[in-house]
Amino acid sequence: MNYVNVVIDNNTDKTDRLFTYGCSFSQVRPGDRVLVPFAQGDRIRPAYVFEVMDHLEKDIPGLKMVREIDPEYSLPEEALEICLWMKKRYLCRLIEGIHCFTPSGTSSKAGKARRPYRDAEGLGGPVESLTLQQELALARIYEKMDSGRHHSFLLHGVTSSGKTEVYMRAIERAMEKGKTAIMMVPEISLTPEIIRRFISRFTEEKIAVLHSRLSMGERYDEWTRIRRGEVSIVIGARSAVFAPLENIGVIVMDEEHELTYKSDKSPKYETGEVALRRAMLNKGVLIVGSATPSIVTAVRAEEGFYEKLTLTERYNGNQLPQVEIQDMREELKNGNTSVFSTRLFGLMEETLKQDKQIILFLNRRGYSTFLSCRECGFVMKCRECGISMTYHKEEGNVRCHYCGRSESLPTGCPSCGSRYLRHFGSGTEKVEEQVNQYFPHIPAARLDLDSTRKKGSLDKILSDFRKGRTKILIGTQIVAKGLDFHHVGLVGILAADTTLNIPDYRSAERTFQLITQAAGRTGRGEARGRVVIQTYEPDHYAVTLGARQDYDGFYRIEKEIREGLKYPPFADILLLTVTGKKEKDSLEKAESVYKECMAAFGNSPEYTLFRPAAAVIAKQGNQYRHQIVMKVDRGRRKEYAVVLEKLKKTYGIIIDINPASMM
DNA sequence: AGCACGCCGACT
DNA sequence: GTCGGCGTGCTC
Repeated sequence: MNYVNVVIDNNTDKTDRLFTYGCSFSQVRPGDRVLVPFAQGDRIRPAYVFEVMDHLEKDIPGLKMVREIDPEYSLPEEALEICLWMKKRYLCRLIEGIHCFTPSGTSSKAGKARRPYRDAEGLGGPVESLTLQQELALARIYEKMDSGRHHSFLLHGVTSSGKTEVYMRAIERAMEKGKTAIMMVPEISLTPEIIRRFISRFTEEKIAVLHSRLSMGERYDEWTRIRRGEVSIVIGARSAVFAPLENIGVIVMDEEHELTYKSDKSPKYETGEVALRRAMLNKGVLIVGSATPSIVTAVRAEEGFYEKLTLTERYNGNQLPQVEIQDMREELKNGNTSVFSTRLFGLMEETLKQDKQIILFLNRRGYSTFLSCRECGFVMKCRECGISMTYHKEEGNVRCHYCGRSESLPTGCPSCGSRYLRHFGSGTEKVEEQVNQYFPHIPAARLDLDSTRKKGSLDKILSDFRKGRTKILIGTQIVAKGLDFHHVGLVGILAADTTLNIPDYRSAERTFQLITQAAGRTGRGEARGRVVIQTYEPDHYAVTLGARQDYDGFYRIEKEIREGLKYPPFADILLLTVTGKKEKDSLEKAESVYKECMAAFGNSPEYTLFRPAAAVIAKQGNQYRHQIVMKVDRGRRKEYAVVLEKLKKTYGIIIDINPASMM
């Protein structure tokens, strides 16, 4: 008889350990999903085998037997290694790691395989010829792939330098060797484009898609195809890093710098770290690519953890755009209160006359960003979260962009009854309105979370713009990301300050990235593009260096700041959140956690602790929230993990290591 | 997560 | 008396 150590599929701290069962099935192996009787009622529960043993060190009283092996859901053994590592690294439960690897749905309706991209047509003509720089980069990648040892690359390529072609060739090489590949993009909205390109290169049968917006059935079907070894390439957003592939030859993470690669719910993993781990265990190659690598990745490359490959030439010798900065303080002084500076407006007219297209970028959706009473100063805030609410003119309501709650627009001030509610700040809806007002005969479209909510509307907006049916595209960051248009003559960044003024150590990095990425949307055709950056801080280094597309210059300044102020990658930021039904409970709990942290770390110079404070989202649902922030010099993860794990068990704190957002 | 055990209030 | 509220504790 065999014995197995399993993790029960119970998402609690109490059962987050291995339980031993007897097993009479000789074919059992680590990674198998089994059914076991558990606890008093001997209820049958699913569990995952972590270890198989042929004898026990010592007798276990009350040992029970595995009832069944469930081969449908078994995982590659490598997944277990990743789960064990994730538990240590992200302080999550083993079962949370397992859940990353398994489809949450149950089996689909028999016989009806649903393909989420079944209607996708191929995109892209014959195989493109390579630039010299692409050849050189690929030579390095091939060499490492052929060596059969793990290696990591950072592919730093300016926008339009042909990074995707490099990814596809590397994946082709993996397939020639009978290996598999994972191709990740930061956002679901970018998957259709990449899927089309991959389908025309590799055929549909070899590709599976994995991301969180698939329906349960679709997800299950794709997962099964992958698990059965029917596909060689998995394309998707961050969850694709957990694709149950075996023998992975290459993992690609495109637009590596995007914050969406950090998971926002437990386990709060960093996709790049998981990808690295999987690449190592598979002896495969990891390629992370970006036109604007994150400071964290760039430092790691400098330290030798990534081999850096650089693409500086744009495809077809396209020139980088001509960028100018517009000081919006001057516009205000001259009485211009519209969202367009005089210069941008002039260039828009000119661009339209030349029959070129325009992209207007504004990182805020809705009409106005907050409503305030002129009489008493009252600001409309979400009852649940305390975040100011955005007015959506199209829907005629105000909405909380954090929890999604909406209310109808009040006719007067909810506090003093005055009828003078003033709108502050502009969102994409207002820009669209002004575009329609100033250019009434020009077809324009808006691309943001609100306009793409309906299934298929994103594709329609994009294809209308690509085919020239719309001339002006107004959008949030969604338009800045990796989309490939060829007739865009002008990009307007309407308010570079929106990202600059977010209270976050990455705000300069984000601003630089957005400017560079948005600017990269123009001049992809034959003529040189133009970019206008509107800002109230025209001298900020993120703006000036972004305008010059000077990544190295920005990197040098930003790295020094991070080093001096101790921010990632030179330190970890730990965000500890406690919750309570009453505000007092939450605060008291936070004080206790703070005291324990002080006792454990207060005397070490490597640790900086901040006093507990109400979270930015002070209330979520019926739970009050308090936070403690801690900064820890790099290299102390093992040390603080021990203490935090204990605190997690006693106080149920939520731990986020290097959070994507401090809210 | 479930499920049993256990110790208090208000019902036939 | 006993039915049922959900706090506490345990699960190979």
